Amino acid sequence: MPAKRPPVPLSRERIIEAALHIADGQGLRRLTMRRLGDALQVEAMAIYHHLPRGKEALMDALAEHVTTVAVEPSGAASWQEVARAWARAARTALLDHPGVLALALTKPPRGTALTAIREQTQQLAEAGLDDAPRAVRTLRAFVMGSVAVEIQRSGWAAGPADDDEDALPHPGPGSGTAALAGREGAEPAEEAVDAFERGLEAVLRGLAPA
Amino acid sequence: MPAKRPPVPLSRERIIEAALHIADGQGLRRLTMRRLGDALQVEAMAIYHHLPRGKEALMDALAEHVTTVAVEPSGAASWQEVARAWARAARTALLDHPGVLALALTKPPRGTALTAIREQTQQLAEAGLDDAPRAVRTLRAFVMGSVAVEIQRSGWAAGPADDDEDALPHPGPGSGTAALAGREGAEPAEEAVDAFERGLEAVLRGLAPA
DNA sequence: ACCTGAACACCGTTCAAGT
DNA sequence: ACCTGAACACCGTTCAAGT
Repeated sequence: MPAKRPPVPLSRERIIEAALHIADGQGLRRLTMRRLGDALQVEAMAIYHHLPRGKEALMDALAEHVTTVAVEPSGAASWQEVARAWARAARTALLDHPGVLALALTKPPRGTALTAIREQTQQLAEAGLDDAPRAVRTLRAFVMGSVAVEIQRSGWAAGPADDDEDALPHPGPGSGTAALAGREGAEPAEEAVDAFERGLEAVLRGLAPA
Repeated sequence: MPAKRPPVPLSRERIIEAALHIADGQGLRRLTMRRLGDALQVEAMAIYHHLPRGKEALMDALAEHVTTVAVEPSGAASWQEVARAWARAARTALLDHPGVLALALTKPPRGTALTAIREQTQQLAEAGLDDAPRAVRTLRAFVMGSVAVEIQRSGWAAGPADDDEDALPHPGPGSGTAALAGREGAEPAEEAVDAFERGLEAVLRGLAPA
């Protein structure tokens, strides 16, 4: 059998991963430094060595994580195609982690998330779009709003929201657009994709220069 | 001088009002049962008598409050006018309370908020719109996303988000669309209204049957 | 009916100490 | 350099008790 020490060194990445697991599985309110320590087989205080500002830094890191997306440049694309690619990537990233959506929609972009936004802006400008910064703001608003109603309708935060709940088990860690509940089996989640794609085309038309 | 007792009976409404004041002024994380009690000149435990499920009920009530809007029927309006009125009212209500935006974007609508959504749906249907439920979802997504980027850009949650911060004073209780900061005095908040109105028109065009 | 006081289990964070 | 243990101030919530 393997040696018991060292159990794995503990790193910013492992901390964030474990934190997302807890938040998605039990709600943001149950994400506790002590619980996070337990999940990482470590005392809670060890986390402060990797995230000096403590829980505040952790929350920032979580928001940054689910809000950082990358799309390869692909030089010959229209600005519409570029915009579609970014919007879809952003939606998927947010949908994957419903537990930290409240942070993602609320905290201003920082670090890698800000870099990603700049990259998106540049790609749109290079694809010939006039006011790329405005387009990015509009696209971000569209994606955030769409995901907000999707998560709300999924019943994910029925009890807890960015809070917590009492005992009911959460749907569990999100895996993409999977595992929606639906009031009476009514909404197959394909409807959500359709609504998103249709809305996206409307936004793109609204963004067109003419 | 007036008698010292009773200081004012304490009610659900007064509790919610005080809670909004704290959340908007210092961030959601600083909204504490004990602090809320202090603000109401009462022991924290007294709150449980008016909100039996405690903090969970308080959070639900706050989300419900900032998410409940009313628009008078005005029978002879086009569905576009009806949609505009609802969208503007919803935006203003959310913008007034940045401290609880995370709850509003995250918790599924309940109680009066749900009633308001049904009322909106009915008004749109009566104004001749075909798939009113879908339109309401699209409009809600648009409003939520727009407000999310507006609040993010205002720098309201620079430190705290739905969390808290350390010592920096918040911009203070929001008063409508007032008191945005702007990176270098760049964005006069009029730009935000313009973007909202333009986006709204694009959404309305996208919603049109043809 | 409405509020209080004391108590309990649990937080985030510090700091000195271990290795 | 990395982690631990004990400690401190502060949480949410309970319950019996006051009025």
